[in-house]
Formats: sequence, structure tokens, C-alpha cells
Amino acid sequence: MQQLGAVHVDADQSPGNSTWHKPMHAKVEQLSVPALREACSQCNLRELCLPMGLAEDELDQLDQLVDVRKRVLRGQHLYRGNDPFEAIFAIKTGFFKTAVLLEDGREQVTGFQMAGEVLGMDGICSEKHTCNAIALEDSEVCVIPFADLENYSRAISALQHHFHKMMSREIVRDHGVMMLLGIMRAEERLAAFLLNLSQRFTARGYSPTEFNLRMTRNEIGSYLGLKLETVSRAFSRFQEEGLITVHQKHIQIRDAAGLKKLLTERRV
Amino acid sequence: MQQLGAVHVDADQSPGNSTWHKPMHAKVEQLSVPALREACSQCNLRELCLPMGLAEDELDQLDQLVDVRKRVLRGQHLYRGNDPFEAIFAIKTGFFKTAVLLEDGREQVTGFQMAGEVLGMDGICSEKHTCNAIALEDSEVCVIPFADLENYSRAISALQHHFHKMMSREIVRDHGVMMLLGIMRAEERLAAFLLNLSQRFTARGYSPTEFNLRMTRNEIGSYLGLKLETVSRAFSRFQEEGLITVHQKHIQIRDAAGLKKLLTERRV
DNA sequence: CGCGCTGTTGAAACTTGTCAAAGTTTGTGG
DNA sequence: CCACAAACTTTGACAAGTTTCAACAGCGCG
Repeated sequence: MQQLGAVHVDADQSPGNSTWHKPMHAKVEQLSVPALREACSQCNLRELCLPMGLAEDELDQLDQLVDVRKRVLRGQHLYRGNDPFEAIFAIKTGFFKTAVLLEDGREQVTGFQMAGEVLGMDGICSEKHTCNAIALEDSEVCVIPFADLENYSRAISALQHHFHKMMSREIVRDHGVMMLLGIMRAEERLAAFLLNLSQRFTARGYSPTEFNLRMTRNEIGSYLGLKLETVSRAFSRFQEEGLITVHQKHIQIRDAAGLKKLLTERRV
Repeated sequence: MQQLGAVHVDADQSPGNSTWHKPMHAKVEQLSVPALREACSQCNLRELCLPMGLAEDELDQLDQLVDVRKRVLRGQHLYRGNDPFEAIFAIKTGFFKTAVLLEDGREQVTGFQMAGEVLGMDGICSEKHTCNAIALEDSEVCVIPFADLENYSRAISALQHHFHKMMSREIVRDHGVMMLLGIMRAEERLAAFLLNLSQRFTARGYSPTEFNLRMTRNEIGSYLGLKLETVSRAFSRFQEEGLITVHQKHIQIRDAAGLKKLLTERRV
């Protein structure tokens, strides 16, 4: 009930695309020093990344936290499962997916992340990353060394609390996805996906009703536990019913209320 | 790949059982003071709950952390969605499920928790619990006021780090469930479920091959995204194939390797 | 300008869900 | 302590939803 609005989207890999399959392991160029020292306190995403209401001197400390920014080009991995865990990453610009793999090669997309969201918290427990994080468009992330984060957290309780909230939010988000996968049917899942994207774009100042998908139908399907054909059919159906307009990756929501109704009204 | 072993189990509510439907909101009797002050440092679950390698004085501090223990009888809620979040709970004895609800009444079990595991971390982000936690047998939990936990964490870095690991583990576990729900078929899901239970019982010193389920078929189904009939049929099928023996809630695993094979070998 | 990837659509097959009936277990009250 | 009721489980037959297989269209990149 409470976290449906929080359900969000990740997409699986497109197996036929060579760009996806030979990504260098983020030999990401580090920006020149002046560039990377762009302060958190000046960042227009700070409301998403950082706790509010810090004292001046605390803000100054926080600017030390991000020691480097990193570019990740479309198709490159930010990290892979089993990489040693050293830092979490705040997305400054761009769009990512995270995915876990089964031995037999099947892949499950566990999330899609956009600017202001944080990646890598799954790696804390085993000191290794436990999923792959892949850029779906050219992106830039702030690298936050985890040991530093824990140190500053002990000094700045607002930072500590904020970090705990971020991890907790991730757990709640995952519960939303579990609900989506466990009890919703195909069209409900897609409706929840679209509404969640819309909401997140809105929070970033973009149009609630018009946006471009960064992921393929296959990736959407992997996230939603559906085959790409099912996703495609559901899009077509929504369009027939006047709920949305689809042109390739471009989506226009024409009847948000209608989409919501799909979620709240038990099917016939 | 990495967290299949971590996939674990939760069950949904049995809609027809009055015990389930009128649980008092944990008017849990608080144990008498001597009882509740049983120290963490003496608890035989401390390896699961607490960081290892603390200094003597740190251990003494930790014993302050749990201010109360709480009994929760079978069928009672430990907390409900929307309850104010004040503490997390370490299970001392017993067995719980957590579940989220959709407006239309559909329920998704998000996890089953046993002794040594921690409940309630979903509530941090919104200061409200976001799911229901219900005892599946008479249980006892240690109440850890969250504000205190954050305070001690700032003083004891091992505690801080341990807590972060616990939250991270929860995220990784959820990813495992998402994989289960997203890409496995019914029998794979049930096999993963049984193996995960077996592993967790083993870690607690119980038999790896023989145990009693605490949850109903309906609850297993809700956790696994299946209907209870499908769960029942899968159990029967496993039994026919000699993988397990089932008598009601009593499970005996006869061929663990066979169950694992179900997970790793792509179906025909 | 054409090849390859991505997306769309149709028809058939398969898995799981739905409905129904009956068996089993557990709990309660007489 | 037994009897009855409620809850839970099992099994069958059938229906529905989703996947699979296949063919083709559209777009984008080289």
C-alpha cells in the first residue's frame, strides 16, 4: 500500500548489442582536479544526496567527502558483481541499471537509477559488490569512499541519519518491486513502472507526462519479470486505450488517472 | 548468482483464520526487569546480532542498547505499516513474517525472519513502518531504540559498521527475492526457498535436512509469487521425484543436490 | 544504403491460476 | 474426551495469462 508510488524501474541487458557486451571495466577517466572538486555544497542535487540543515562548518566537511568524480560512458560498467567494495556512488548526471545474474546466464534487473540517487550499497555487507551497475547513457558519478563516509558519519549525526534513511529507502523500494513481481499482472506492472518514472522525473524538474525511456523493452521486461514481447504488447494496449502515446522510447502519458486505476482496481 | 543462497522465505496471511485477523496491537507484556536485562554480551545469538571483536568496555556499553525485551504471541503484530518507527527489533526466539499490502487487499509477503535476524529497518526512511511484522509462533524480541543505536554507533565504529552491513544484507537478500520472483519458475522458486531455509536452520545449529515449516502454503505462495495450490503441487512433485518428504509442515530434504540442480540447470 | 538491433504483432504452446470437491489437522466447547 | 467447526491441504479439470516461436517493420550506425 504505502510504497507503490515508490516502485521503480530497471531494465535488463540487451543480449544482442555489442556495446553492452564488451564494456571496458570502467577505465573511467578521472576529471581534472578543478573539475572534480566541484563542491557538494554547490551541487544542485544536494537536496537529494545530502542531509538538509547542516551547519556551515559541517557543510565544509562534507565537501571533503567526494574525492573524485568519474565519467561512465553508455554501456560501461560502473562496477561488477564481485568487484571489491570501496565506495558508494551518487549519480550526478545520467542513468544506470543494476542487475544480478544467475549461473545459467539469466539476468534480473533490480533497479534503474537516475541523477541524485545512490548506487553500491549492496556491497557493504560482503565488502564486494553483488550486482552489476551499467550506464544506460553517458553519466557522471560522485565517488564517496565508504570508509570516509563512515568516519564523517560519526562526527556529523545528520549525515549519519541521512545515510541510514537512504539505505532504508532502498529496502522499501525493493519491497515495492517484490510486490510488483509477486502479485501484479503484466499491465499493472507496466502502469506502476510508468507512474514511478513519471514521479521521479517530476521530482527532478522534468515533465511528468512526457519523457524518453533510457532502457530497451528487454530491460524493462527483465525489471518487471516479463518478456519483451509482453512489454511491447502492454504498451500497444495502453496506447489503444488512450492511456499513453508511445513512439519508440518516447512516452507521453495521456491519462495518468487511468493508469492509477489499473493499480487500485482489482482486475475483473 | 551470488545471492541465491541468500534467498529466503516469508509467508502471507491466512485469510480465514480469526487468530490472524484480530490480533491486538502488540499489547505485549514487558518482562520483569531482571529478565529483560539479560545482557547482549551473554546472549548466544550475539554472533548474529552484534559485531565481533569489541573491547571489554564497548561490550559493556552495548548491554545498554537493548532496553527491553518483548513477547509477541503467535498471530500478533510486532508492528504494522504506518506505526511510528522508534526501534528496530532483534529476534531472540521465534519466527516472523513481514508483508506489504496493496490497496485492494492483496498482500505480498516480503520475508520470513528467524532468531538472530533483525526486523524494522524499512521504517527508518519515513519514520514509519512500511510493512506488517507478524509472529508465526510465540516469539521474543529485543527492542533496540533507534536513536540509541545511532548514538552508540557514533561512539563504537565496529557497531556502526556492523549495522551498515545488516542493512546492506537486507538489500542483497531482497535482490535475491526479486530474482526469484522475476525469472524463476514455480519449482525453482520452491527449491530455492527450501534450500535457503535449510541453510538458515543449519546456521542456527538445527538439522539441514529436517525441519518444520512455520508458515502455511498460502504464506509460502505469497512470498514466492504463487498460489497456494501451485505450492502444494510443487511439494507433491518434489516428493514423487524423491527430492523431499513432506508431511504437512514437516519437511525432510532427501536430495539437496537434486534441488540445487533445479536452480542451476535451465529447464528443458 | 544496407545490416543489425530493437520493437511490433500473430498464433500456438505452456505454465500457472481459478474453481470445486474432498481429505486432514487443529482448536474449541460441550 | 469427544464432536464439531474452522482452517489448511491436496487433487482434478478447466481457463486465463504469459511465453515461445516466427515473421516483419523501423531506426540507427557504419
